[in-house]
Amino acid sequence: MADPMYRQIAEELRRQIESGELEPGVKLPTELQLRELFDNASRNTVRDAIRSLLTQGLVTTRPGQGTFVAHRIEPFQITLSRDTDTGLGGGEGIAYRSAALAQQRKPEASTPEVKIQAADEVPARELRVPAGTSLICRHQVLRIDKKPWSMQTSFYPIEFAAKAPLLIQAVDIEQGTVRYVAETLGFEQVGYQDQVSARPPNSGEVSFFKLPEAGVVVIETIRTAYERSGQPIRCTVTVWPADRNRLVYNIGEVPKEIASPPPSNDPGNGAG
Amino acid sequence: MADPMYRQIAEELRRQIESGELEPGVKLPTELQLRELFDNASRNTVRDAIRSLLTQGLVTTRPGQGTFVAHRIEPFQITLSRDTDTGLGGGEGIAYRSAALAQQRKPEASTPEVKIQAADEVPARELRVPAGTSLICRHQVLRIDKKPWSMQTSFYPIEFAAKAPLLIQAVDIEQGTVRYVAETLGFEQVGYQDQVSARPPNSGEVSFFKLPEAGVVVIETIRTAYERSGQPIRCTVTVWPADRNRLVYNIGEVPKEIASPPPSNDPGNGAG
DNA sequence: GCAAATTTGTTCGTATGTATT
DNA sequence: CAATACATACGAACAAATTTG
Repeated sequence: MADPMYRQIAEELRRQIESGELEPGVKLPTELQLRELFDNASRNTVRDAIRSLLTQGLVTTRPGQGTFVAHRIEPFQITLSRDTDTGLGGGEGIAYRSAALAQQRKPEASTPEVKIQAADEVPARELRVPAGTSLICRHQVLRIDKKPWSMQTSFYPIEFAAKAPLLIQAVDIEQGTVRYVAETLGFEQVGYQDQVSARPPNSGEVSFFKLPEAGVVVIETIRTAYERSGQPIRCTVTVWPADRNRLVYNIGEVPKEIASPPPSNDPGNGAG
Repeated sequence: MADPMYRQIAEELRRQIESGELEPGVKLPTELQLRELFDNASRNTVRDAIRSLLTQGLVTTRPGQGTFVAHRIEPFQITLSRDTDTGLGGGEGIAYRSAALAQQRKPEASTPEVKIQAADEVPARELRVPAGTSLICRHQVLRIDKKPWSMQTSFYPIEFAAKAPLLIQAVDIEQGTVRYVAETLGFEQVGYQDQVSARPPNSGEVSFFKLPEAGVVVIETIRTAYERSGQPIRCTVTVWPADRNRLVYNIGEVPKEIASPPPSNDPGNGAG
């Protein structure tokens, strides 16, 4: 008599899902059927159980259709340590495209949305300017196979605009901003620090990434890039839904076939 | 008139919390009081709203006491790229202790729990052995300031036991397993790959880390270490509750004062 | 194209249990 | 012990989305 009933129901269903008795994509019994299966529990009690599975990401519900065992998407593996070939930081410019192509996915980047903004807490701290300072802010959405995959916002000191005017224009910078900043301003990116955290998605992220309302979390990376003198030259905040992304860092000597993964033979097809 | 009522209530409360109108630790009105504040909604509707805030990690509830705006714990920042001083991988052995001490926290590691286990999918893939192969499995819990902070399990090929007998004993290995394996087996760790993902905690993790039931997610890192010939010599899976950990990777040249953060002047006091 | 049936989503009311003060 | 406050459980009704005939 330990657990409340809705938990017991959830436990039993979870067991069936994790044991493979209920395979991904399979439709669960309807709420009314589950009611009968579990000691004539109330429909609300059954729903409490299902909600618990929802927040664990084990099932998704579709109004008018039913409750389904969640698919696991084949995650896209993106290397964020420095690419030994391009010398660029992982995930930056070309590196992102080639990583996607290597896994036989079709990468796509939106035209950036550019604003001048008062510095929020994070970019202010990272770029070592007082909060509220105006910053160049370039926001971009990355898609793979037409599906939204990550969302990133880069912040630059406003002074950069004088010599690097493209930064404040809503255009794709062909050679990549890293190289562009180096060429126009002489700030060569010699290193960067990534801070990795994770959290539940906010409502904007839920709708943008079409997350199944609950159960999927996002990883947030804060990358601060430095030039030779030790001055920060860029701060990039990226949001990665955790169901479709896996971040990789290679440190020291790692076998080449591991460092750059071979094409997956199981093309991720997404859900439903 | 778009959103259902419980969402509107949640939105309003969320606004008040994020604007600072309701500060961390402050008690929200009781469910019955909220009922009156919001158009005499049903108590269940108010509870739906609160549950939504719960899963976003914005509030915690305590039976008999009330609903409180969640504290943000001062996250422990742990560098997982190679430590330039010790040469060890971040988070390993000494590196973990010194990182904790540098932030004026008291680190503590449980005596490891050691088993011989059939290889699960992850360690089998990473160590390139068939699933089901016996592996040495060392499980350890790390605490900071007496609170559970992370949980890690390392897997080694079973053959290592012959020359490195301490691996299969439930003892702390003084000099760290990385150095021990190098000295006894001649396998020097020349590099490693970290795979970072995030997910909702399972029920065991919820109870072990005393997570507030929802709203907190865990980061999972899979570290595979390689020796000079390219053979994998260890696979370590670590689970980090995201509310109290922030993972850091330094790539290339990063200013020293950034790479090893100075002691925080705001000692994290945890919740409650 | 429309109507009916099915299924999940929202909202209400009520009663009782359990933890804390 | 009593009061307070959240947790669980039940039943009922209607709404909204989807499929089916």
